[in-house]
Amino acid sequence: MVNLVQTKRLQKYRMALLRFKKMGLKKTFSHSLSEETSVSAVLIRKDFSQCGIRGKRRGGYDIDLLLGELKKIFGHEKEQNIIIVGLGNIGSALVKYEDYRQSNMNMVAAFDIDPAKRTRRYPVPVYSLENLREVIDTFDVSVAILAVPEFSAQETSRYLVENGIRGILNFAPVLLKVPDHVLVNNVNVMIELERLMYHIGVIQD
Amino acid sequence: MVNLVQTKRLQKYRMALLRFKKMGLKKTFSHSLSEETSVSAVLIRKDFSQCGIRGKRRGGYDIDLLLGELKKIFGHEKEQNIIIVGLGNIGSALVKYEDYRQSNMNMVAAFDIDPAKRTRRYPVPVYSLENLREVIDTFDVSVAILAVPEFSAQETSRYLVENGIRGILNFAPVLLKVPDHVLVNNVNVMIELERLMYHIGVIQD
DNA sequence: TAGATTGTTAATCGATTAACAATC
DNA sequence: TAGATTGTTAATCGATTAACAATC
Repeated sequence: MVNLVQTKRLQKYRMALLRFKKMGLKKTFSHSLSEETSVSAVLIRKDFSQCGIRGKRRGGYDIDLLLGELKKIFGHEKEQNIIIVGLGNIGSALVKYEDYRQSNMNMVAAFDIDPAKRTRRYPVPVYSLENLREVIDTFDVSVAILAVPEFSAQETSRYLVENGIRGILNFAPVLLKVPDHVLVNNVNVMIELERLMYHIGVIQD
Repeated sequence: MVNLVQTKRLQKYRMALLRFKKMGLKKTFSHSLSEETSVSAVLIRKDFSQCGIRGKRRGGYDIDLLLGELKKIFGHEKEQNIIIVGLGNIGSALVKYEDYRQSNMNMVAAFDIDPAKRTRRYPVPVYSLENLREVIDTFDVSVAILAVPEFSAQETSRYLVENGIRGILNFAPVLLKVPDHVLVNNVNVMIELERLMYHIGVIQD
């Protein structure tokens, strides 16, 4: 219904609204959200309008109503099971993350080739990749976090897709090749830092 | 010289080129890069052209030359010092990261309010935020990774900016308010997962 | 009523693609 | 030469903003 750039904005609005709510506010205006998110007020109204969210001509938007609609759009109403593959530095940090529940996400299992990782030290059971299909089927998982080393990322992602994964949050510094029906979001700290440096002008050309 | 959307593409090209180089290739064509990066061949040629990078009418682009130009653009020639603030799950993982050197980045210090964190267990010295100005001045730092808890993120970012930081890679789930001259890149695992789910259509509306 | 705000339609702007000329 | 590829200019497409009408 909405495209990638709109989705990103909707998520921004949601963060701002949650903050407003926490501050005790009941309603808000497009220009208040604009200030908070750096998105223009017209665009905000247009986005809401397109998502079928209506405000009051004079009284702005109801925060709870807005959050309710966004909740529907992003499916926070139904629980979503996810898995993580690779328990290195990043993987271990992410598996211990507590915030999944906030978004109604449920981390159900982790996977690592190293048998030494398959201990009770983690908040979820840790398996060998051999058990992947079983876990995916049991918990109806369609999204995975990929946090394996660079050299095995492509191969592992292929295996994930083969077993039914359709969304990958990729922490490996690799441009994954996946079939059309699979979506990859990359998180790359180095790349983000580089871009920051470029745009603040640390680098003189 | 180039804007945010172009920078992102250039970084993609760079990743693909590094891969090609590792495979032993010497030259490449816009359509090969297109296949690897999912950016159209025309756009790739246009980007290169705009950056003053020239190919050979018949013989494509020289990979080393291309990488050299990108290296200049992204300032990999000069070492860039960075710091990290907050040594929780994510912060600890990031400070142990080895890949900074690849991009000519140098993690010089970490900061945490908890004195217990100020041990030798980390690859860089860990200070109290009181020492921030000193470190920033000594190492000429302009970019910081922010990995503190949500509730202190805004306040900490203010303090960072006050002491000269102009680029923040923010891992806290907060829309930071910063002055115009400061750039923030957000990394938010929850948000990325949500968007993946939305776009692969896990959520039925 | 006057003023503030939403919501929509038309205009603008920027980014991408199509077409094609240049040339190795 | 013919074919492949780059590089540029014009056309298209999509996203954002401007203008304004609607209304509380």
